[in-house]
Parts: sequence; C-alpha cells; structure tokens
Amino acid sequence: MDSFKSLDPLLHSQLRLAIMSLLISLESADFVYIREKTGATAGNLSVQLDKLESAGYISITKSFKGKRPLTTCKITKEGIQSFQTYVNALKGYIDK
Amino acid sequence: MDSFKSLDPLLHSQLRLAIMSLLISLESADFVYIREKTGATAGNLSVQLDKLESAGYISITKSFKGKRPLTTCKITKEGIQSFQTYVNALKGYIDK
DNA sequence: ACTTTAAGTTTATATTATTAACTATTTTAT
DNA sequence: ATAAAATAGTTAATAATATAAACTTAAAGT
Repeated sequence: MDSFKSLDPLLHSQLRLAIMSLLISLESADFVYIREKTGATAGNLSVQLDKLESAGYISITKSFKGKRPLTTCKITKEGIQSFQTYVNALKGYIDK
Repeated sequence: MDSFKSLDPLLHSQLRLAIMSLLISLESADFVYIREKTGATAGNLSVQLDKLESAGYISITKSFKGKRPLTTCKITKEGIQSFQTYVNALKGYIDK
C-alpha cells in the first residue's frame, strides 16, 4: 500500500509543473506564450525550461518569427511518462 | 479559467505534504509513527513539524509515554482548510 | 559502570527557486 | 538619423528550502 512514493523533484516545482501541464495538452508552445500563461518572469522561465530540457522532459528549438527570436518548447515522450508517474505518485498524497 | 493558482509553499513539500496527508485521515499521530510512515529522518521531521505548527496547520503537544517523551500531532481546522485549498489548486495542474 | 537505544532538537550544508541585472536586437518616436 | 522604449531572452546573484549530520538528554540493557 506504499502510499508516499517519492515525488520527482524536477516536477515538484510550481513553475515547472505548470510548464509541463501546459505542454502536455498543447504539445508545443513558445516562450512568450508560456510566460503569459504561467505568469512567470522571463528569467525564472528561462532557467526552468533549461532544467526541463536537461532532464530530457522537453525539447527546445530556437528559430525566428519574423526578425524576433522564437523559442519553441515541446514535451518529449520521456516528459509525458515522467509527468504521468508524478501525477500518480501525487495521488497517493491527496486522494482520500 | 485561471488554471494555475499559486500552490501554498508550506504544503508543496514532499515531507510536509505526507505529514498533512497522514494527519488529515488520522486526526492524531505521534512523532515516531509519522517518522515511520513517511520514512523521514528525525531531524527533517522535527523541522517540518515545527513549520507546520508555526503556520497553525497542526498542533503539537508534548507528554510522556511511560518515561519516554511523546510528541503528538493533530491537524487544525486551518490545516484542513489549507490542505483542501492546496489540493484544489493542484488539480488545476494535473487534471486533464 | 558502560554501552546502546530512543526520542528528539539544533546546526550546518547542499540544493532550489526566484529575481535582478544584463545582452542583443528591433521597433517606435522625435 | 538618432534616441528611447520595447521584445526576447540569458546570466549572475540572492533568498529560501529541504535535508542530513551532529548533538542532547534520558532510559534500558549487559
């Protein structure tokens, strides 16, 4: 009955969780969109996106939209898997 | 549709969440029991219980069981309320 | 009497999250 | 044309957290 499974620390963070929550439904979103939806500062977002990318949970591609830089994020298979595992673990804490 | 409500940082912590999760069903539990159920070290548990008490989420009473010290924890009304608010906020992140 | 165990607490450390300051470029106003 | 302001970020510094290691106090075992 092992209720309290450990919670992936990479996902157990308000901002990173919000990012993943967005990306799991959208499959793809750009930096500005994510910043607006999450309300995060650009700096914090930049850092947290890097962490998610380093972990292999999202992929980031840089291009241009007209003349402005465009940072596009996409959840990976591993990211989806990890998110689901996290959600299941979390349920052991909050489902009564 | 304000999806990403802020998550009470006091509850958004693996150990404190586990403690609250236990206490919300049990209504009362002692230090050793909580330590065993959560797998936390005594030091970590001591610190996190203090934080929950300072926040008014639990009450701690110290007594003796035979000759040994006994630390008993009980969730407060405010703790129950905060836990429920937290769970609802969290659902905005994980429910699809 | 000495060692071990029990139940914690306090202090120190390592990790994190978050913001503040900065860079580079582009658009807008004068 | 040039200065000022906005855009899209990154990097570096700071503040907050979680965690464990070391310590305290007392009781039980040998």
